[in-house]
Amino acid sequence: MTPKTKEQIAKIRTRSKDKILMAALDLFAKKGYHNTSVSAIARHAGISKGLIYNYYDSKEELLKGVIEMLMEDSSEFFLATQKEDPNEALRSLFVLLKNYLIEKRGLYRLAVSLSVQEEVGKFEFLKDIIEEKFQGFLTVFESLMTKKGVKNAKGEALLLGALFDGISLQYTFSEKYPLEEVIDFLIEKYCK
Amino acid sequence: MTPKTKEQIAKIRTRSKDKILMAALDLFAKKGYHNTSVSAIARHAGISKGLIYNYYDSKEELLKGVIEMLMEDSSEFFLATQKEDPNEALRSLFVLLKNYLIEKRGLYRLAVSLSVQEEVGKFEFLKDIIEEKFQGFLTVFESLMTKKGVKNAKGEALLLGALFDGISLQYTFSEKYPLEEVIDFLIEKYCK
Amino acid sequence: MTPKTKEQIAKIRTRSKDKILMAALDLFAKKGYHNTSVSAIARHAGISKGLIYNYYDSKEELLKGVIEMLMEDSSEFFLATQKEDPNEALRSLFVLLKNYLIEKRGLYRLAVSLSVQEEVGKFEFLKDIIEEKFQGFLTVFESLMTKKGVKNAKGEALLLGALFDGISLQYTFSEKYPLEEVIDFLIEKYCK
Amino acid sequence: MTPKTKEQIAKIRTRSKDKILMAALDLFAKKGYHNTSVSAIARHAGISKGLIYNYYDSKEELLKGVIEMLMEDSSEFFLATQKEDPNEALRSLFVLLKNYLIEKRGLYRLAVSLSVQEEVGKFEFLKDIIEEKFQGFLTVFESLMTKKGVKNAKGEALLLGALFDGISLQYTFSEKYPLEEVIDFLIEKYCK
DNA sequence: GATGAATGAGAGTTCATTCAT
DNA sequence: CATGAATGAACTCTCATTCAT
Repeated sequence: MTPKTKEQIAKIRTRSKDKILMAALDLFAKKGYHNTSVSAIARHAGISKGLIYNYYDSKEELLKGVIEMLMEDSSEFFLATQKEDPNEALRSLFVLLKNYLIEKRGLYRLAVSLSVQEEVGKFEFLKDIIEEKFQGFLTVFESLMTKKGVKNAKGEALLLGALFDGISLQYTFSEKYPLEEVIDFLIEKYCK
Repeated sequence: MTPKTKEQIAKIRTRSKDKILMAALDLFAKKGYHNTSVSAIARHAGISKGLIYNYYDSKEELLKGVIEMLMEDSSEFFLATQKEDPNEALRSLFVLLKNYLIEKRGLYRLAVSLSVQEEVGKFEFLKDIIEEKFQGFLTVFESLMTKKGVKNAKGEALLLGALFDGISLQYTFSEKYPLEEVIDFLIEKYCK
Repeated sequence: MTPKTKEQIAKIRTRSKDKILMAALDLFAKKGYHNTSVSAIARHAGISKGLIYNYYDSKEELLKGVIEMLMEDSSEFFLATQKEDPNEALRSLFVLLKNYLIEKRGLYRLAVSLSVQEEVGKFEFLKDIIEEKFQGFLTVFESLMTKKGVKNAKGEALLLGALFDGISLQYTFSEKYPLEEVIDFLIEKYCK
Repeated sequence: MTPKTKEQIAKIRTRSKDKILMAALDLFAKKGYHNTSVSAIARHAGISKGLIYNYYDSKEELLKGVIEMLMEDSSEFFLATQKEDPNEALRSLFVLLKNYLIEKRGLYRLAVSLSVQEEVGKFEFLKDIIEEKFQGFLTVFESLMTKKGVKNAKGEALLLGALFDGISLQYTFSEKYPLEEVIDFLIEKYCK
């Protein structure tokens, strides 16, 4: 009866949006974008279908929301790169990658499956985000390699970038992938 | 007067199947499996929707057909691995990878986008095929590394496997990826 | 402002379901199950095709719904059988049959056309329902015949069962069938 | 090479038509008209789809052909009715009915399922044929009953007609139907 | 006479989206 | 803010029918 204050409304909005985003992320990651219906998301979030359209204009906009949420908290990675010793920094990065893959299985899958689509413009924004992240990593890798005094720092950085993606892809693809073994070998090879 | 001979029929069937497979491959690779409708494939192939079902029982069977077609001609790769000198063999593999990626852009995209789906059982057959190929490469890599006399041949083989996939993924994803540069660096690093 | 109350929703759902069921019954009875498309039912009901699938998972489930609706109100028949005097009970049954056939023309047609299909398992549930009803009638007939003191009560009951079906089938089949005459003769013959 | 004579052609035509009719009858009776595809009939007959359309303009015309074939040989029944003694004639009819049902299971099913459809005009011809047969039986029944000297011969004839159909329907519907028992009881009741 | 590749209308079904409440 | 009944376009798939050979 009593009209809600602006703050109350804002809080409600935030909470609802969060519920929707978490449900969508969960299902997108597990079953893929195309195999997840808006109804399923609503059910999973415990809200109505209509409410989703109060916050997102379309299923695609909702996907954008999910992606943006995901991209926000990669701070750990960049913290790791701040270490003095390049060997230590690399070791941290390798371990972070391993933990990320183990904990957030499905997210990498989602990112790949989306970014791999070519539909004109549809996920262009995602490509831009990923491109940017990738360039960031490349810069970090290169400076670490320079610190380590290797000959072709740029080349080694590119290889490291490819390694990160390759390992992620193969681990995502097959549960039998020897992730621990590979990471250990990487540390052995790169961090001393 | 007389009905068509068996050879005539066989030729017609082969030609139609090819038309369908090429159209399907094209669209699957460009837009993904889910974003490609059977109608679109028919239109692209210049035939009727119904004809596709004369040759494939379902859209999924058609996909299998496409995959099988793709898997047929990977003989080059294994020829390359037969060279005496492991450095030469590796150089050939790197160059073949480069050419494959440049010439068959889209195919790798398709393979990734399909294998990354989680839909239970639906693309399981593809996973099996890829797993097998991957193990094949791994074996080859390991024996090459052993020939080269490196310490941890298995570990290096795993890294090479990841590198192949990582490079393929990144090149597939971004046209700006410095493929030539990376391959040159790989040759420099691994083949001497 | 406020979403609809549960009662409002329930009422809407009931009304829609009824519309669908009535339309489906109408068309199934007139044209048969196979000759009635879901689109036609929607058109007949004045709603969209999609709505039907909000209430029934498939055309077959809709058919089940129709059957269940039909089976609900056969109470009259069993009331009639409770009369003391077997002659009176039989007379009531004959009259009820006549009225049922006249009023619900098409329903019997539907039941027959469905139960006569052989598609394995598809309409099995219907066979079970009918079998049960039939056994019920048979039991009643036999006890009435026993009360009347006829020699072979079981045999007479079977004949009565066949008569009911035969009359129904012939009346359903041909508008010229002398239903009144037959029922009168039955009463004359069996109820005194 | 040598052109076939008219007789040869006629013979070929007859043989092909027969193959088609038998295959169609078989499948229609087993699976129903709607669940039998023209392709399936061709396969069952060991000929091509196209050939069917050389002889019948449509699937419906083929159905008509099947029906006509079926209606041709009911001579047995009318032979039976020629017997002097009405009791003997009836007994023969009852036994013929039993044998017909046992041997040609599926045909009655087909007849019922078709005649029960209401689609305007589609199977009208079938209704006419059946109507005619039915009137024929009725006439026979009535004359037999008159010979037996029952009071209301017309009424008894109608009942017998209904009994025939009712028994046929119930036997067709359920394998558990006690056909032997019912026929025996009929003979007991009507033929002495 | 005989074949079967090819067609295309129409079937059942799904689902993103709208909107009255 | 929140609901879910309702829509309809688009999907995969079937099949009677045609026609070049």
